[in-house]
Amino acid sequence: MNRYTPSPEEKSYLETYDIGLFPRPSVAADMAVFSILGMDGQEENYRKDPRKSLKLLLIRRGSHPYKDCWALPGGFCRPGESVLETARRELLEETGVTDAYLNPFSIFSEPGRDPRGWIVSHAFLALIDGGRYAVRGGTDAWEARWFCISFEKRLLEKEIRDTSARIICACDLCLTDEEGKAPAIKAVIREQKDFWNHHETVQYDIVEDGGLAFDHAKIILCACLALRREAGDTGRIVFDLMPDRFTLTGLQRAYETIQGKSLLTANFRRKIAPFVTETEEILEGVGHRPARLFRRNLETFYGEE
Amino acid sequence: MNRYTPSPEEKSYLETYDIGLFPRPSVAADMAVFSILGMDGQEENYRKDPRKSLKLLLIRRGSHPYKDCWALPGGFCRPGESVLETARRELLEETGVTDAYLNPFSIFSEPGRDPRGWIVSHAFLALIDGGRYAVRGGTDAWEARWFCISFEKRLLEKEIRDTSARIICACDLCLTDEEGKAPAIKAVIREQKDFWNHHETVQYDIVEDGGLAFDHAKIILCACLALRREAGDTGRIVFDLMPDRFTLTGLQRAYETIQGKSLLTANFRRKIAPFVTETEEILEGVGHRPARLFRRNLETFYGEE
DNA sequence: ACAAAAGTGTTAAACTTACACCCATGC
DNA sequence: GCATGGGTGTAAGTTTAACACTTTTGT
Repeated sequence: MNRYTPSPEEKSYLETYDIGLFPRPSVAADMAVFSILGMDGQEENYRKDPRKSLKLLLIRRGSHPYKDCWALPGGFCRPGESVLETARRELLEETGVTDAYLNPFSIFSEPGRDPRGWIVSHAFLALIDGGRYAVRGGTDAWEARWFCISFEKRLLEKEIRDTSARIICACDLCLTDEEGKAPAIKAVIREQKDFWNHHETVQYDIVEDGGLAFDHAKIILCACLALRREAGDTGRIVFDLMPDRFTLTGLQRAYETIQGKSLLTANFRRKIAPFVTETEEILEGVGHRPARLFRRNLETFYGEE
Repeated sequence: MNRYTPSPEEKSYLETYDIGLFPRPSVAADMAVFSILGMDGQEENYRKDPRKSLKLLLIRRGSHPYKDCWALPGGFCRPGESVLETARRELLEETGVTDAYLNPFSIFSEPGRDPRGWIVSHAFLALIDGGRYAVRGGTDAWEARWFCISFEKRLLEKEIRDTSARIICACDLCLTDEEGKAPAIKAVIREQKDFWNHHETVQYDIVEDGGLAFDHAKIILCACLALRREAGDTGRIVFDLMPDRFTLTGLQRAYETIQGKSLLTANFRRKIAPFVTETEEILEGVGHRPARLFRRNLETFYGEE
């Protein structure tokens, strides 16, 4: 809503104002689309549930620059749309996804990040129920594929004094295509935290891009960190990766995958209990006791406010 | 770091690529600069500590558009700088502040938000120790002033069903100049949360802009919400509002101000204890028992990683 | 003396952690 | 029967919330 009514003086100012006189960047939205999907190539065992993994959607660029490199889906903002609308449109165009958790988590705007020129990218975290969307395979123009994603931090340097601190880590990012149709992508990003003058700064630099286009290795790592940070201990966004009906074990595996550690079942269930509601449905046909399906309990999600 | 070496084919593509063929927005950074400062106009009492308040820095626009309206400090990105660098530069130019917590919290890019044309704004949360910086008074070009800031949410509508929910609130934003040189600014923003199709969307709309320029009423409210969210229960960013040496009561007041509720002293101290270190200094000259000064304990801030 | 704030101790309730245990199913 | 995951109980340890209380200063 815009309630602005300019004065006559201001009107004439605006009439002669030429925004084109000032240099402007191109503006883009890039999406880190995550889902939790089953992994291929597992031995068949009627008892065991198939293992699932956190997956990231990448597309192989069909055009310059970085032709044939894997990259995050994304595209340029058009006049008349907000950046969020750009993200939604691109997500729909490139993946067919209409509903997703979609949240901007960072801006990437260092000069030189795109060889075409000055381009500011808005990075979005997109969480979808992977089961609902079939990825479009390799058309001529481009190819989309889910990659298993994992990362690990290695401490390189840690120096804490009374009033200043510096911590440097190397973050190893690993993306693998389970179907084996694309070689594994291994990237290394350097994370440097400095505390100085009462404030902290954090900086990420690509050490090895692993063949990923642009500065996307860095964006992907930051997306993983943002996902883990936002998911927290019982953060609600993990639900956005699940279908509307899910088993508690499935939800627990999602938390474990994102946090990179395992949880005790009994404790997890107690903690999550207020946020879920039992349904009548039961998941049968597995080689063990069938699991009850649950759904979100919106009452507790929105209870306080 | 950019390790990119284009192929000959790609090189020729880049040579003929004209980024100017596509429409581009202007890109700006706007800063919500917060600090905690004493309020004016309090009765003199040698015993009582002067009350402090959360304050926001606004500047009165000296030029079109929205001439003479109060607005957030900010400015346009220049070629060769990142958006963060823009924010740092503008903060220095407009307030003289060299060190601050500075973090982008949202993007504002709805078409029509600026009468000059297509302008995408990156909103930054800036936290400074207000005591260290004297605000430049009213020069001819523009005038900067600290406003006491507070807001309140009023529930307007709440409808929770099994698989969908809608919550609408009115947020009353109040900015007052304690010195009385500017009239109080009262703005109203409507917050609408919708849950539908397993995902949530949130939207903010200005109902009354209170005379604030552009969509800054909305940006200011979102900044307050971001500050409260990031400060959390014992979030570290509250320290960024404090000087390097501070009293525990001062720190407690900061938490109380941001969270909008009072805390029990004994409990607060126990919770915050690991994050602070006692110094030898003592704050004397007050009409009651003098307080010990503390500083951040960086060991616990950076202990885990 | 005393008002104001600095700072500590005590208790009950709530939550977390770890582990042990039983249940239901398909083959 | 039995492997596998579904699901529950319980006791120890830790954290939180509430409140009462003592200490130290300047006038």
